[in-house]
Amino acid sequence: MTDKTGFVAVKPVRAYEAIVEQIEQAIATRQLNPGDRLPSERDLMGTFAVSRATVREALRVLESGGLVRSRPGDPRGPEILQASPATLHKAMNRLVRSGTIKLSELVEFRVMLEGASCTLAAEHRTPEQLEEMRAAVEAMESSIAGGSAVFSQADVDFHATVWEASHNQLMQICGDAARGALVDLVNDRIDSAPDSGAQMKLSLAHDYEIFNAIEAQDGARAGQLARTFVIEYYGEMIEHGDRNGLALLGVPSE
Amino acid sequence: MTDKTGFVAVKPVRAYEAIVEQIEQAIATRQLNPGDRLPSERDLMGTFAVSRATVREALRVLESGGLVRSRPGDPRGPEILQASPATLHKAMNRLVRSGTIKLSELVEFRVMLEGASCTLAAEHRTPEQLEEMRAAVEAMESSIAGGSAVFSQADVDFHATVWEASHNQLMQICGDAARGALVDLVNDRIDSAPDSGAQMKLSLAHDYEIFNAIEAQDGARAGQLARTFVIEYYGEMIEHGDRNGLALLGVPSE
DNA sequence: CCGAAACAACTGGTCTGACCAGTACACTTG
DNA sequence: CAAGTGTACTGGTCAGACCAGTTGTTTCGG
Repeated sequence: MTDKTGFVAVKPVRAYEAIVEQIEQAIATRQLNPGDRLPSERDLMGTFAVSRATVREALRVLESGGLVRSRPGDPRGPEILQASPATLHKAMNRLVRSGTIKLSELVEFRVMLEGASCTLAAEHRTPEQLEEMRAAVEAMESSIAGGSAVFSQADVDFHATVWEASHNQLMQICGDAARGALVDLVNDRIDSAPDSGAQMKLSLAHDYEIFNAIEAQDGARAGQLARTFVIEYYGEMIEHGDRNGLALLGVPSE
Repeated sequence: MTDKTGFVAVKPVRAYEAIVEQIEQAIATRQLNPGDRLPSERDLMGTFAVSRATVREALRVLESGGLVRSRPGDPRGPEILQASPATLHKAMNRLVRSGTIKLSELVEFRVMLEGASCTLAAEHRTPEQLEEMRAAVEAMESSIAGGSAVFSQADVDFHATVWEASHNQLMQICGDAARGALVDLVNDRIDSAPDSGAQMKLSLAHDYEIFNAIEAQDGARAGQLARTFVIEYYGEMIEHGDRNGLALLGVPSE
């Protein structure tokens, strides 16, 4: 693999990349913390010995990565930001929409996530979160005759609360990203047919069952329900050849 | 929430952002496809009616998002890239390393991922992939007396192959990111104590069992094994208050 | 004495125009 | 026709300039 000299391939490092690297490192090692301020661009060009254009290019990529924020006129300079899931969200969306990821993979991913988060939510939910879920389910029920827009909003609220109640941000983020990507894909595919009445009733019934399991703190059942429901919902959109993995995930042990 | 006029808050859009937006859109809608070329920066400044510095800032954020690549001297202009998981990978790493995510969450996430990917791998693995896994496990076995570096490399290889065999890139990416973040965290915590001999033997035994289940195409068992092993491995590093969720995930349905 | 308006000194956003070191491709030349 | 040479581009960087916006201070009017 590698030569005995230990030499490795190099690629030219552009000035702005080196700057990005340094600042990224400083943030990663906590030398710079959220709320801290970077020196002004004009100062930075001094400390890095480059032109302002180069400093700015570096700041732009940091900004696009959600690490800093520049505001014109602010004499305190660019602000170091708290890490946020926004860029992860965007990256996942892009990847899915690019077609690199198959629908079946996305559904498998979501089945797993949804199942696990329901299991965890049953265990970790606070009473307030339980009430939020109840409210969301009731909102679904009462809006079932009305517009499908407010219905699906309530549906989303319910699942969002479940994710929150799982107390696992990673699942929350990934689940949300997967959900968003999934509805995008499905909307593209079926020309955004609005939820039919029958479908709405089904969704409501599903969510209601899950809610009951979470209320009863039956994590295993909540997870199992969530998995089967997601599979049921998306299963038929998946090409037959890609369905076998899904079936397996539905019933993880025996 | 919103006024009856439908007015919404605005925030100033900087010129380079508008350019990024347009190009991103063109890629998302397949007007630009991987392999296609953007006009040169000098042309772009004409079509967008901005200076080259602005065009360049836009290209830098596109480039940092993995959407395009610029090479000096290439007369065909910046290239549209195939979407790659790299930026997702980076985003997840950043999020995890920022400390926004607790260790217990990370472990829960990985338990779930590892379990699911083993289940899927048991179903989807090709004969070649099975052989790769066998080779990796055997490499672990033979290197157990030698350095711990080559041992853990073989260990990583084994799990990488499993992910690949799951034929689910999303899990592969997320799993890899979670694994990387996890070893980082653990290394920080225990001053990178190298694997002891006993630990190596344990890991080997675990991987071997998983391998057998995958070979036998017993997805449920492979997943179950993977979950329990990950829990066993990381469980005691987690604060007691955060362990209950883990236990639940270990045995999803009774 | 105090509040409000004007100011000054910064900030980031953008532009112009320039130079260099690469690359690709056509054009010579043997 | 092959091999070497040129040239016209490319992106990477720099310098210096202007504008619009923010902030903190200073001044001025009550």
